[in-house]
Amino acid sequence: MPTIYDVAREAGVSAATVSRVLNGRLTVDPERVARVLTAVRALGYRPNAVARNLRRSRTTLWAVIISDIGNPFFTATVRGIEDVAQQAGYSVVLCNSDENPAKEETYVAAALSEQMAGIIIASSGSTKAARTLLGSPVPVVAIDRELPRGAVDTVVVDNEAAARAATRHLLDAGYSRIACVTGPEGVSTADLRLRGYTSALAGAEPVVVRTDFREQGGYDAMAGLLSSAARPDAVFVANNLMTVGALRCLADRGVEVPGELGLVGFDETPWADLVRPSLTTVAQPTYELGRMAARLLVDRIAAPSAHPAKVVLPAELRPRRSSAR
Amino acid sequence: MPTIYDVAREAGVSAATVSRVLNGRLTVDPERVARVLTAVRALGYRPNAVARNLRRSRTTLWAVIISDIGNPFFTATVRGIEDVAQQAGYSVVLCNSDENPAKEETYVAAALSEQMAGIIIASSGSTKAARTLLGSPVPVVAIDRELPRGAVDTVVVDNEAAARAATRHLLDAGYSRIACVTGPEGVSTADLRLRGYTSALAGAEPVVVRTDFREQGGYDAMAGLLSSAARPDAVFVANNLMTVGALRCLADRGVEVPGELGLVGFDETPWADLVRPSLTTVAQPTYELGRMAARLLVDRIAAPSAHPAKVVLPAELRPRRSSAR
DNA sequence: GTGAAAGCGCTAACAT
DNA sequence: ATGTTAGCGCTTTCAC
Repeated sequence: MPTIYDVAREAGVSAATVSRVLNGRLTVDPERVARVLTAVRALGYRPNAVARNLRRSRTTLWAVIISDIGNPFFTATVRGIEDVAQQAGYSVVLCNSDENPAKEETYVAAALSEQMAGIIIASSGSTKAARTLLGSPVPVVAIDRELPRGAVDTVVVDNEAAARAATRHLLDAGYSRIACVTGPEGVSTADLRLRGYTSALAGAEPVVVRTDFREQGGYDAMAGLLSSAARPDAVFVANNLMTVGALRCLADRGVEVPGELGLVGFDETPWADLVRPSLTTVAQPTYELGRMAARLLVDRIAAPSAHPAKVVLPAELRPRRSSAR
Repeated sequence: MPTIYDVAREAGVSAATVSRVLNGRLTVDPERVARVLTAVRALGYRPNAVARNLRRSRTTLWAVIISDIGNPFFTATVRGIEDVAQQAGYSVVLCNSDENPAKEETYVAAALSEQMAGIIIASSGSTKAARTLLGSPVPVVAIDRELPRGAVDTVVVDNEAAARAATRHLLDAGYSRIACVTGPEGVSTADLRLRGYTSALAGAEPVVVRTDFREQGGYDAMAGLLSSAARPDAVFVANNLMTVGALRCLADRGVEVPGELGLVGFDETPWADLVRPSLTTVAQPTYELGRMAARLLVDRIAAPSAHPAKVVLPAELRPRRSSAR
C-alpha cells in the first residue's frame, strides 16, 4: 500500500503538500495540485484513515448499536439515521447486539476504543454498557429505549400513551379480559407499554406475560395464555416479532381472530393488511425517529455540554380486522 | 482520556509493561500485573484502538456491506456471519448500501481506508466498487450476489436451479402463462433467477418484468402484468420484498389467488403461512450462507493467495396454497 | 505557497 | 523480566 510519502516523491512535492491537496486546502499552486492528483491516481493511493484518525484524534464514523437486526422497526429507523448522517459527513456502521447485554457491552467497548465520533444506541438493558457510555466523553443518543439511568439525548415514541390507546381500543370493541405480552423488565419500551396497558384497564385485573422481544417468545406467551385458567378474550402484544409468534400460535391452534380472540400488535409491518384477518397495529414513525436521533447527535457533537434533550414522538393506532369483534 | 503512559506512571512501570499486561504477554511479574490492572481501573483507561491499529497495521473489524438492511434475507445472513466472526475474534460492522451503487462505493472506500480486516459484500451491482475491491489487498468474500467480474471467494445459492424448480412447480400445477418479476440487470441473483425461469418454460413465451428489488417495484410490476394484453395466470417473483408489493397489488385489485393467479415468491419469510392464501416460497439457507461466508473470510485472511472458492448452497421450494390451482 | 519536523498512542525490536 | 526507543501514516504548526 503506497503512503503519502510515495505520492509526495512521485509528484516531486512534500508530504505536507499532498496532505493539503487531499484535504482541499486552497493554498496550493494549481500546477502542483495537478501533479499530486496524477501521482495519486498512478499509484492507486488511498489515504490511511487509521493514521488520519490518530493524528486528528477524531473519526467520521458513527456506531449505531441496535438490539435486533432482524426487527424491521430498527432497520427502518436506521434509514433515517443514515440519511442525516451522510449529509453531515459521517458514515454509519451498524452493530447488532441481538438483545444480548454481553454483545452490547462488547460493541460499546469497541465503539469507544475505535474512537467513534458518536454512538446511537437502542439499549438491550445492560446497565454496564450504559455506565461505560455515560462515563466516556463520546456523544451518545439513546433511541427507542431509554438508556438505563442515563441522562443523555433520547428519542422515543410515547409508548405509554400508545399502549393505552391500543388497550382502550380493545375495550371499546367489547373485549373484557385483555392480556398483555411484553418484553423484559428493565427495557423501557417493555415497561412503558405495560404501564399504558395497565392504566387503560382501569381496575380490571391485568394479565401480563413477560418474555423476550422475539418471535418464539410471542409464540410461547400466547400458548400459555390460551391454556390458562382465565383465558383472555383479547391480547395486546408489545412488539412486532412477538406478534408474528402469537399469530402463528393462533393459527396452529385454530383460534378464530377476532371472534374468539382480539389482537393488537405494536409496530407497523408491511404485511399487516395481507394476513387474514388483517392486523391492528400501533405504527411508529420509524424513519422520523432515526432522523431525529441523528440530528440530536450532530448537535451533541457540536455542543458536548449542552443540556440533554428528550424527544417524544407520537405513535398511531391503525385499526384493522384483528381487533373488530 | 488517559493514555498508556498515564497508566504506566500511575503503576510505576513502563508503557511497554502496561502494553504487555494488556495484551496477555505472560512475561510480566505478577505483582506488577496487579499494579497495572489497578492503575487501569483507577484511571478508567481504555486502549486507543486507532493507535493500536496503526501500529499493528491491522484491525479486528469486518465490514459487511449489504444491499438492503430492510430485507430479512440479509439480516438473517448477518446472524450467521456474526456468530463465526465473534468466535474468530472479529467484530462485525454493517453497512447498508440500500441497492445504491454510489452508497456502496462510499462504504467500500471507507472500509478500505479504515483498514478493515476483511469485507463481506452483497453487491448492488457497482462495477466500480468491485474494481476497487479487487485492486486492494483486503480479503473479500462475495455473498448472495457474485461480484461483477470478480474472482473472489463467493457464497451463493443455486439461484438458477431454484428458479427453475419454482417455475416447473407452477407448470405442474396447471398454470400455462407464467410471468417472471426479477431484479436489475447485472445483479447476479436477478439474472440467474430469470435464467432458471426461462429454462423451465421450455419453449413457452417468457414474460419478464425487470424492476428493483423493492416492495414498490413488485407492486408496479404486478399492476403492469395484470393490465397487460397477455395477462399471465401465474407469476414467479424473484425476491421477498417485491413479493410483498405483488401481494398488496393483488389484494388491492381483488385478484383471487391461486384461482385467478398463481404465485411463488423467492425467500422464505416468517409470515408466509400467515397470509391468505399462504405463500409458496423458495427458502434459502440464510444463516448457513452467512456462516459459510465468514468461514471463507477467516480462511482467506489466513491464506491471502489461496485459490478463490465458490460455494453454492441449495435452496428449497416450500409449496403452499398460493400456487395450488 | 511550501517543506521540515513533531507527535497523535500504541507495540515490538532491541538492549539490558 | 523490564525499559528504551523507533516508527506505524498522517496532519499541522512553524519557519521560511
